[in-house]
Amino acid sequence: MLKLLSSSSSCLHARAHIQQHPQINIIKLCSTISISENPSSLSFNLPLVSDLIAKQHWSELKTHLKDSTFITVLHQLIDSGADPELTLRYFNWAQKGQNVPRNIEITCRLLQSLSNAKKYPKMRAFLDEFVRRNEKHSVSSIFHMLSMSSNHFCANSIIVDMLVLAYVKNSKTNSGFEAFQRAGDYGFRLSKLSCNALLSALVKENEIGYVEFVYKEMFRRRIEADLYSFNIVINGLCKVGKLNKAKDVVDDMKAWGVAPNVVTYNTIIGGYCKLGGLGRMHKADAILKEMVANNICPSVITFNILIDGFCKDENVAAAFKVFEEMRRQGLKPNLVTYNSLINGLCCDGKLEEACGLRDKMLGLGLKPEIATYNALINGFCKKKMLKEARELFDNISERGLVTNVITFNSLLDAYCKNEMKEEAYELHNMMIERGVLPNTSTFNCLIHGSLRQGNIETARKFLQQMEAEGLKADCITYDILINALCKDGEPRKAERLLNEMFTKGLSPRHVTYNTLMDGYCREGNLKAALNLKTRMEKEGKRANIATYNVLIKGYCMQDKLVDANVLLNEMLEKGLIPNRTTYEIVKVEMMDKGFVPDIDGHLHNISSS
DNA sequence: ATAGGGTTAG
Repeated sequence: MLKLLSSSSSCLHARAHIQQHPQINIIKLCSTISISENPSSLSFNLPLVSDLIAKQHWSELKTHLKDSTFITVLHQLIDSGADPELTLRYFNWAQKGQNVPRNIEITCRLLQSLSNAKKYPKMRAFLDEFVRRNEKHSVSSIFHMLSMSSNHFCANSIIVDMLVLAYVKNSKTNSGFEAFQRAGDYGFRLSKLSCNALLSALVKENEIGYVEFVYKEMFRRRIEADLYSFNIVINGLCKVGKLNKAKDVVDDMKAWGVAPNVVTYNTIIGGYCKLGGLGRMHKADAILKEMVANNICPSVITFNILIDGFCKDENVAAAFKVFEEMRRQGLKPNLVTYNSLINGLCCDGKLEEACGLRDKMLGLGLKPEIATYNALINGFCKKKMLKEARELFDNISERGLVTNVITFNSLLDAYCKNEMKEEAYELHNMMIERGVLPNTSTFNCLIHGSLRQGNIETARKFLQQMEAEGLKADCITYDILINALCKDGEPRKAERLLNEMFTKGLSPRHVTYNTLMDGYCREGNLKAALNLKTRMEKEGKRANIATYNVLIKGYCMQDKLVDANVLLNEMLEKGLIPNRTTYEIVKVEMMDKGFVPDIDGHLHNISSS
């Protein structure tokens, strides 16, 4: 009963749309009248045409139809109730070689006859081809046509459902989303299959706002979400750090009687691992416990996520504990496991252990990849063990691996940072010779290297070369330049670069603003520094602890201790907890000069009272 | 449907 009600109301809805577009209606009306009211005026013999199509006698058909248009024949075939597969065959033949006009109306009618005859695989192929041909038919024109030229509501729903899927499969997610949305306007029912595909594509494109919309719409339209739908949505939310919302979806799924599985838990654990901030690994660990308590067995992937998380949290010891636990449970560590651990050890400066682990994986028959070696090379570079790094670099091809841009960048950066200009340039040339294209990071290393040697001209040359090669400056390029200018006592020039970032669609990070404020503070221009703080807040970046540290220090340097205290209070009111740097500034610059802290940590100037 | 590759800045 409910279903009946909802479909009749959508018919009304569809009708309302038609009335808004009378011009389309008239065209449709004319074409129908001219053909079906005057069948005697046809200049061809329909049964003969059908027969010729069935036998694929195309040249005969062409001769026979020479006075009729493609469109007329198609309409006639459909109206006569011919086998839709025959009509489709004729359509494809005509479209392929006969230079016929693209016509959305006839396309829709053909689809409807296929849909009524339940020729689903043919429809899928047809729609796939239709979407791939990339004709400029708007989604709305397709919907208008469909709703006008048939009263078979279910047939249309199936077409629309397949259309969404075809769009998504051919990476036209925007059109897929639009079709999804319009399907709601017209009341066409979509399957969870195409909704899931759409959700998945939106997650891949980081359009999480749309993911949330589709998810909510599915409920509203009573499209039953399944385990996949929930997991995809959870993944999308985790990807952008909306862990609380992701957990709400877990509650949703439970309420709908869908039990979270290992993928659900892995996704949430991964979400916490990627989340910045303290205690994130603790939360990830808590989910692991919850999962076990719910009788969901952790998999190799679960452990890999945790191991990588702990490594990135600079807690290799905890990562190894997880590694042990993993093996205790009889799970076999794989390449990902070892790569994460090796990278963790390298970042921790434990190069012998990292190499040992590499040997161990070789012994287990796991072949290290280029990323494994990149981690090792980078590890040696960070410890200034350039000889060892170079040795690994030179031996990579012997191991059947190919150096990539990251391999080169790691070593190149190390050369730049250790004043080995010649080696750096040689490497830059070598990568070009070997066909490894330098990227923006490569140039960032070279630019930074030149600037740190005070060679502004060379830096400018690299910047120009980079742009000449079609590479765009990124946030890091700007950070490097802004930093250098501030150190040079040129914060005004640096701020011009900040402005430039916006024109290039780059959004400066907190540190960029903080660097600039520091630049102004150093030259005593507190007003400019404060203006920057206002500006960053306007641009949606909240002042952080580092921001306040820079400003408080700036005020202290000018002996404006009362103003510094105002900023300190503001920081505390915002719930920002002073760190070690704050404390050092406050201790030396304020407490030693007459300020005394009260029980809440606020400072009071006793010398003035 | 879930991991992940690693480089540049700070």
